[in-house]
Amino acid sequence: MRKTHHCNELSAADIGNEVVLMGWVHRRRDHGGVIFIDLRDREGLTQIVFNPDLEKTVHGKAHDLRSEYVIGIRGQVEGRPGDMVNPKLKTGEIEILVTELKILNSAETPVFQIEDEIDVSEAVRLKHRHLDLRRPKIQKNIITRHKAGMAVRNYLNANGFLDIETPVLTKSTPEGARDYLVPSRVNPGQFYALPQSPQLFKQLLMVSGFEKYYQIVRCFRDEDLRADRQPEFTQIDMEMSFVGEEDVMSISEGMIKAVFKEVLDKDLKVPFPRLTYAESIDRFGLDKPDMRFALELKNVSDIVEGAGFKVFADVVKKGGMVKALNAKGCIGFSRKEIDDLTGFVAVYRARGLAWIKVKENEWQSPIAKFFTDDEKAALAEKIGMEPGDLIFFVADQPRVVNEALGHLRNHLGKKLNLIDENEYNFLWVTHFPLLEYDENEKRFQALHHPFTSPYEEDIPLLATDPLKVRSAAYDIVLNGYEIGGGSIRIHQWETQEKVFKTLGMDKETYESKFGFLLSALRDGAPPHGGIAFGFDRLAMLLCGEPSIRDVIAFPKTQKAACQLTNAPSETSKEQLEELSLRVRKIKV
RNA sequence: GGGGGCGUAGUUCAGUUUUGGUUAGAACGCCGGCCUGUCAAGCCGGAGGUCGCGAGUUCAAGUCUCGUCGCUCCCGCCA
Repeated sequence: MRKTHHCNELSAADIGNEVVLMGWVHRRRDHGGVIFIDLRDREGLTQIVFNPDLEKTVHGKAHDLRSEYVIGIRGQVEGRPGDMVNPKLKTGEIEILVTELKILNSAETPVFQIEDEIDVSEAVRLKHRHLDLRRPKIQKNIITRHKAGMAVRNYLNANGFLDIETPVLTKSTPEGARDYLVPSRVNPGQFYALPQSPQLFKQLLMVSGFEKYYQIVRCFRDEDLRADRQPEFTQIDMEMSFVGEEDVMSISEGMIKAVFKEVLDKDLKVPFPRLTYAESIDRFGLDKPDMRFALELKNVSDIVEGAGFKVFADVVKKGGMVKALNAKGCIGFSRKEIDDLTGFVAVYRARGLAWIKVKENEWQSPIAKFFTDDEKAALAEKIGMEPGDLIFFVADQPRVVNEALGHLRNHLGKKLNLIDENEYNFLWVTHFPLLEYDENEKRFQALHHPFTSPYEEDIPLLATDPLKVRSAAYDIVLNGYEIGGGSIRIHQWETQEKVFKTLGMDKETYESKFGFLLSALRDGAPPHGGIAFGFDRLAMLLCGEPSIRDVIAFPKTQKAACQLTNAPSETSKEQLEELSLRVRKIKV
């Protein structure tokens, strides 16, 4: 018996033909006499029919069929009478009258039903992932991911990119995320690190003259998980020589456009809008703003600085800022709702959330009494107050204000239904600062990574005012998710050394860690730059899913464990011995 | 490392606070019977529980206390 069709392709045109289908018993409707079974494979469903009047033996055998049995059937394609057509199925015009049944395998009763709208905890789904992956919706996600990958490859191949593999066993580097380490058996006491990204290898490939490189590649970062973060994840990694920012952005736009056309048949408008980092923070509080709705932050520091409300004025005098967010028409928020929002911003270290309810001729607000009429007018104008509005204020250090209100903005966007879920809103955020100051370690850190090129005119600032140095880095943001980021790289070793030094590394350190890069840069490195996309996040958004776990066949739990294999696990003494490792258990 | 939510039948939940108290319920699924046109088939019947785990308080714990494990969302972290 050999299958002739899949379960989603037969139609009225096939009526009268003999076919062989194979798949899983999706649902069984046993009428005592006639038995209907929905046969399922990855493509869809076809109804097959066992009729005792026509095939008594086969019908008898069909009584034993249960959910998820794997069967093969031979039969005739029959048309269904008009009132029995099932419009919900693509194959709903026909059914197969079975003449031969082969039970290929039986199955335990599944732990949950194999259908899209199940209400099952993720723990159960992950424990039985092979069953979960049978659900049409998850299958569709995995297939969508495949299609996206193919669209990426086709596009990049057509544009002269070469797919080149880079090592997975590589070198641990300072900076960045925690590394996953792999002990070396042949070099006792020494370790490889799994790559956080192929960053340096792709730069070396540019030095080697490959000019355009890409790879859909696994990356590893030993950090805590989130709905959109797994310890191993996949990047669409690209690098190009002889290019500037605009070149990388426009090739990226072309690629994303191709993916959306191929996968969703959606025509995206390119180029995507651009926003500088400074403007993004100013208007939206975050460097990955969700632009599907308006609602912008307004900086009112200059107005409140001289005003009578000491809390606000003092913050501004100490180098902080006060920003406002106008929740249009939300005057009806209850005390509890406002308290909840205060709790919401507290997560981002905001110590309070001041508010004003704007009425026809007055403000209802705990802070109204501190402002003169002139100041009120100035605030009203700056914030665009109208009767019915509810205004929120956060006063603190800029970082706190922006994060608190930026996230509050996203929160209100959802709460107030300001978001069109069908929209795909892309933008580029550009002109990132090269560095930020790490208060804990008391030193500068690369915002992007240490190989990002500063703007040439800003290089002198490295010595005098490093935080003012802007970088040729760019992030691509979709609906508030950072789906990719890249930069033009430093291709001159002198500049690279300057940056390493600014990051607090001495010559010995950066020579031992990055000597191979510096050496390559001295050997005729072309100007180059690139970008990496978070393929899981992109797939998640293409599928409309809330978590990347829904687009990864075998994801890990929040404790970075695999529920199927029970990885990670302890290992044998022999294995440890071979690797020259000793495990010390520390009691806490 | 920290904060929130969750853990009771195969699954999703109710019961836990207020009030610790007989035999822990429902739905779906499962099993059996009836049933020849369903497509979430229908009707009748039935089975199914280490209340995550471990201590403690108590005459008595799903319920109270402590600890612990797991899942999840977030903060920190993620160049």
